[in-house]
Amino acid sequence: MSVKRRPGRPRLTEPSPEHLARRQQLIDTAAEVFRAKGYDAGSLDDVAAALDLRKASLYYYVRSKAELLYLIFDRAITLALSRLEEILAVEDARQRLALLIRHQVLTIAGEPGLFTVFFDQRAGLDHERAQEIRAKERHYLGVYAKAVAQATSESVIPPVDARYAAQAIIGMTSWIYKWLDPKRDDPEQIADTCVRLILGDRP
Amino acid sequence: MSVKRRPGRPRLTEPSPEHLARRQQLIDTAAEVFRAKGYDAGSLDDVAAALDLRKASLYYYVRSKAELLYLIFDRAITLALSRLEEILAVEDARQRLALLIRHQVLTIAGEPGLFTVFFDQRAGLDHERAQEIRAKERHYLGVYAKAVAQATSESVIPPVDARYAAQAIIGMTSWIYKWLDPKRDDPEQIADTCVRLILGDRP
DNA sequence: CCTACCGATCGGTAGG
DNA sequence: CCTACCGATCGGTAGG
Repeated sequence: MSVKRRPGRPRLTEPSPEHLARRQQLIDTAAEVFRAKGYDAGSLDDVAAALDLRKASLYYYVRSKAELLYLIFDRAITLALSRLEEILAVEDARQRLALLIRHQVLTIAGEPGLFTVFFDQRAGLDHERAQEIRAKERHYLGVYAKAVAQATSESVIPPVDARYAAQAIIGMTSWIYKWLDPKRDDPEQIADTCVRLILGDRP
Repeated sequence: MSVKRRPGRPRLTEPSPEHLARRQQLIDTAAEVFRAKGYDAGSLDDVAAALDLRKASLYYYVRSKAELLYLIFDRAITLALSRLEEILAVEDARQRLALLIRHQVLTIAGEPGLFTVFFDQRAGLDHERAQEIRAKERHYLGVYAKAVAQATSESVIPPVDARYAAQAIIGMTSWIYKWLDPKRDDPEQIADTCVRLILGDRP
């Protein structure tokens, strides 16, 4: 089988799979450092030390500390958005809203450290990248607001402002990153609690 | 009327009312600086400049940057705790839970900037002071958990784990600091939405 | 991926 | 409440 050249001028340095894997490792490590110390107080020396590297070597994978933070944010919002499509295919308004609540709980509970950075370190993002993240968040909120509106129109939940209620539901579920103890708490039971609080304990 | 001396040795420098008022001004200004830039990136030069002072002058009111952060935290938690007593005097389980939800919404919505620092800058607190704040938060959570337990036992809300449900309610209401726009949003209506989501739209 | 280093910022203090 | 200043830390770069 002949290997076709890509059209156009080839990249000077096509990142190898190893390079990309190492880069992801860097992102995970940085997320943990920034979670524990915050973005400003968590230094690149800290990140490098956790990987048994020298600070200067990090620039082999990343252009700046700011880019590193952005990569963390991008990973978080991508994770949250990725499963939405299939949930939106569900027809029943009650079940769809229940699934959205579960989805948000399990997403946050699955990577509480990642979302701690996502939610608490936004001040470290430059304006341009913050705007990009905010746009994706608005889309996310819109999905929840639409599901709430459907649920109220079918009397599945009481009549409420759809945007406020969507924020309330996202708040109730996002908040988990502040108190979850993975050793003690069960994400499934937390999800059940949230679903019942909003939708009652009917089937 | 004779002015009685206080018993015991007098303080070397009794802080005057003016001093205390200025100090409060400093705390408010610092809260705004830390809200906008974060605790680490917000410098004492920033705070001083906002007050038209030199950085060194701040040490006339405060021992360290860390103490300044603590004073912000203390103000926030004191504010949240201060109105709890009267609410606990209410007998009816449904009404008590509704009042607790309203209280939390209006407290956060009343000073979203203050609570942004309180919730997002905890990494800046030293361990000792963080522990003190956490103890007061545990008490706060306990109050909500107890009200939830009462509400479930009287079938005012569905049967749920009291702790998880209390965290869910506190999350739903605290989250407001992340998205509230004081120009556009009405705290009373937000409170209504939260109360209806949890308690339905009965009287 | 490393050694060596620069420039800037920052919390805090001396001394008034 | 100010001027002047110190010591430490940190993001980033040169050059290999």
